Amino acid sequence: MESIFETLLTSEEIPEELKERMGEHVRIQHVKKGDLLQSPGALNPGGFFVRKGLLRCYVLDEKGKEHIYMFAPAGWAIGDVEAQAFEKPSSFYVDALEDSEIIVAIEGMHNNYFESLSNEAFPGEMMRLMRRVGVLQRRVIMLMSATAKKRYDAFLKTYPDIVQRVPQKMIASYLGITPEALSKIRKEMVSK
Amino acid sequence: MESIFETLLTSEEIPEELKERMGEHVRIQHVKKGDLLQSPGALNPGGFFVRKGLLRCYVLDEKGKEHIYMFAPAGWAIGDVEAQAFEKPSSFYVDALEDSEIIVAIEGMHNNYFESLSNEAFPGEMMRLMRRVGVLQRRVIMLMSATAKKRYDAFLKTYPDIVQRVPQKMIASYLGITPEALSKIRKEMVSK
DNA sequence: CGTGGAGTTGAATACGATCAACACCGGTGG
DNA sequence: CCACCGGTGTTGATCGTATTCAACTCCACG
Repeated sequence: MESIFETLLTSEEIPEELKERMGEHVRIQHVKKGDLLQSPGALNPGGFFVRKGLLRCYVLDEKGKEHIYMFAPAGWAIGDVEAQAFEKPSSFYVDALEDSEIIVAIEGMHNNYFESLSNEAFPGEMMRLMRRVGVLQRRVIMLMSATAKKRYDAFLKTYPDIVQRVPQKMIASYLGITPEALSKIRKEMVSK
Repeated sequence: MESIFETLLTSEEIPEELKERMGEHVRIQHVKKGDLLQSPGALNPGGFFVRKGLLRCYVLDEKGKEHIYMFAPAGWAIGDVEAQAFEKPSSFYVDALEDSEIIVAIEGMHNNYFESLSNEAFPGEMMRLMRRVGVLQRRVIMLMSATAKKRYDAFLKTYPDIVQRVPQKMIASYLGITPEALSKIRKEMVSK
């Protein structure tokens, strides 16, 4: 059942299964650190599956401040799921935090999104969605109930690799606090 | 494509489609206000689809304080999606806020969860999941970036019906603030 | 009637945001 | 090679929002 993921990650070409299903609407792409892949308002926004590298998904508030919704290292998919499925405009920016190799699923699938999914593809899609729901569940609980320090502790445990790879201010943004606050939390932690 | 939802909501019996797929593992149940349907740690926890009434999903923190993860009025499904799919213990309490009529999907399906989903069932399942991801997306963004007052405003717009039906302290719990804070926010609002 | 939960109000407190100043690199161009 | 620069992170002072704790009112329900 995991094979779809593994194929997506390792095969030289786009998996046959995926090609059949999506036709011309899918391709492998190499992007560079800093490249902007999607902006809010895009109609029929694509989804991105990361083979190598690291993507980021975020919004800007009315003051222009960034709020990072999620990180996507290799093996993860990113994008505005709801917008993809229900023909809404996307609500997120997506950009690359490292040089990355990704699979892009682009426009054109929206007319028959659900019908276009083959039998074999379904379990993979479902698993991805459910995993994502799980991540979001924990994220909501954290944001509702835990202090900044506890959220940071949880982040360190859950994403130890990501901590090394992104600037600290982005961790802060993901946690919903300011860079200054995170800096002070870290200071507290080393002192004991 | 919506027909599955409508059937679930209105038909006297459990839809044939669902029975075939889940066999004995699904049933209609009437629950009373206050009934506890699920606790954290339950193995192979079920999911609940609400036909009438209102369910609630929440956690307790180490101080025993409730944090409401979601409300489920008629037409919504509730439960720990990740736990259902990946054979983890559930992390939530689920109880009834009103006398409710629900469809319960119970244990036994876990061994072949993905395989057990029939072709016709898939689009419905997928849509439900994607809709849920959309709700969670907005919830995360709200919790990260908006003040208590703005979160309350958004809640009023999004769930005007629910506001009438649950005690105020539960709204506060859902918003991630204390009942006192919500009380003061409301006072501010009427004064201008 | 009373009793307990829900909501309100106020005072004191705590946590994180904001603002400003500064140290510390890692380029880039002179 | 060095001077300069912008971005990142740190630190401190101050401010604001929400929490905590306590007292009180108001009902709904026994």
